[in-house]
Amino acid sequence: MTDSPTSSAPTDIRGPRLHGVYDALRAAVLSGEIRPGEGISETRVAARYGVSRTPVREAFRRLADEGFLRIVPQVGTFVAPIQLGAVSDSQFIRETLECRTVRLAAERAAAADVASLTRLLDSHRAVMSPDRHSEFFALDEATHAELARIAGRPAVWDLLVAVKAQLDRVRFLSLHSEGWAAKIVGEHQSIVDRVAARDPDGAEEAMRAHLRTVFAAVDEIARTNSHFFET
Amino acid sequence: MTDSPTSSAPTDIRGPRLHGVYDALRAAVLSGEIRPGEGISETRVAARYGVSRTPVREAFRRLADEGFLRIVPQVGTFVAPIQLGAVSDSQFIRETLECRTVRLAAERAAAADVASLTRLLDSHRAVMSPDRHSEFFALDEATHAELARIAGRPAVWDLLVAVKAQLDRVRFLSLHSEGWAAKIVGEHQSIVDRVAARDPDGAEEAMRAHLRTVFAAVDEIARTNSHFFET
DNA sequence: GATGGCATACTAGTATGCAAGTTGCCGCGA
DNA sequence: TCGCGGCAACTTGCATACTAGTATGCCATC
Repeated sequence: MTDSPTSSAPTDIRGPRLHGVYDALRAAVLSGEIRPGEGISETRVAARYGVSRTPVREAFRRLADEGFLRIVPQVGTFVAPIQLGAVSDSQFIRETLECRTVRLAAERAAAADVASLTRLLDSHRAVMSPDRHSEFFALDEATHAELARIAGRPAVWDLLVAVKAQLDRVRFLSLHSEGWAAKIVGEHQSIVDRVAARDPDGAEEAMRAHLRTVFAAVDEIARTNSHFFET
Repeated sequence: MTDSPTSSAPTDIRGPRLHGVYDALRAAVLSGEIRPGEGISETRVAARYGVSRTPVREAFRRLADEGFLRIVPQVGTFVAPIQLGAVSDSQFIRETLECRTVRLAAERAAAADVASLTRLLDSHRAVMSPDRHSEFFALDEATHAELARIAGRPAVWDLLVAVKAQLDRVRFLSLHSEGWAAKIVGEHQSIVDRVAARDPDGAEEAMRAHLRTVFAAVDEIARTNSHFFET
């Protein structure tokens, strides 16, 4: 038993089998390929992916912790319905934390930070066409992550990634309307402008407006897809 | 190891074996019975608790997700050092969310809510003697949870319970000084007073002052126990 | 004596068999 | 036709055997 503490950094490099199953299932639930209420079984998933039940069990476990699955002992495992209450809580938590971090970012941003944000915005504008949706989404996330980094709180974004999960499930339910991408990028531009101007109040307000746009879309989707939800 | 501060809020009714191992290990890490850097193995833990490796593995994985353990594949599992960065992030997140919720609580509190808070304060005063430390701790938590409930955001407290984990590890390292309990209860009283007065600004300020007190204690403990920490 | 390579003893990851429990179908009887 | 009892087929939880990879200490070699 070595008492040597923590010599190696890489902690999350579990077996590729686990990650493969986990990623595939997560994507399937997020995209709606497997629908809320649908039952899945360890045995069937294991057979389908050509692995044993053990890594599947761990993937199930993890997804259940994230709120994607509901494991009922001796009965089965089911895709969890999207809980409107959980979505609302996600919104609240996200708005509270991101408004605070963007304020900090505006106070601390160096020239290099502003340049980095501007680069992200340029990349973002380059992928606004509907067929590059996944790239657009990734850059959206990257922008928010960068703001957290500039604020000196990268871990806050890590937390939000987990909290946002239920929100993202809703987002995946809809193809966004025509002007959506432009609207998002425009709001990001406003935020970056206020950060560049070292204007905390303005940055917070711009962020709040941005998130309210996103949340409004989520509510709209929830209304038009009520069969996926649970009060 | 009496009662862990929060025995894992999630509503998970899995087998008793898993929970037994999980609770025991969590308490052992939190209390410092197993020290940071120390290695533990699935096999030995399984033998010690008279179960197989499977439930132990699940407990390990969960504890690793919470930041208590670090699993290094093919090498071993170790108690994670307390990361000062993670503690700082916990503080930041807690302050941000709790200041917001207490503000909401002050806006929404009904007479019954104030009465409930007052009851909690009375109970709290009754367990201020040092030999009732665990009861004092539980009531501290209950008060914060109640504030979140009044704010209409009970889930925020659930999140904070997880986020606070690293903070609690630090707290367990020290026996509190003489006037500590009185100081805490006094600050809670101030918060409740401002909530009862429907004064959001005052409530937020009182909460901020309270958390700063707690955080200052954490920093002090971190300084005097630096061997448990990792920068 | 210092050093490089190899055997050994550990680790976690995976596979699989068994146990305990629930659900739902299906046949039987009223 | 309706209701009920029992069985069968599923589920996950747990135990155990096996695989693959790593750290370590011994031993031969220089």
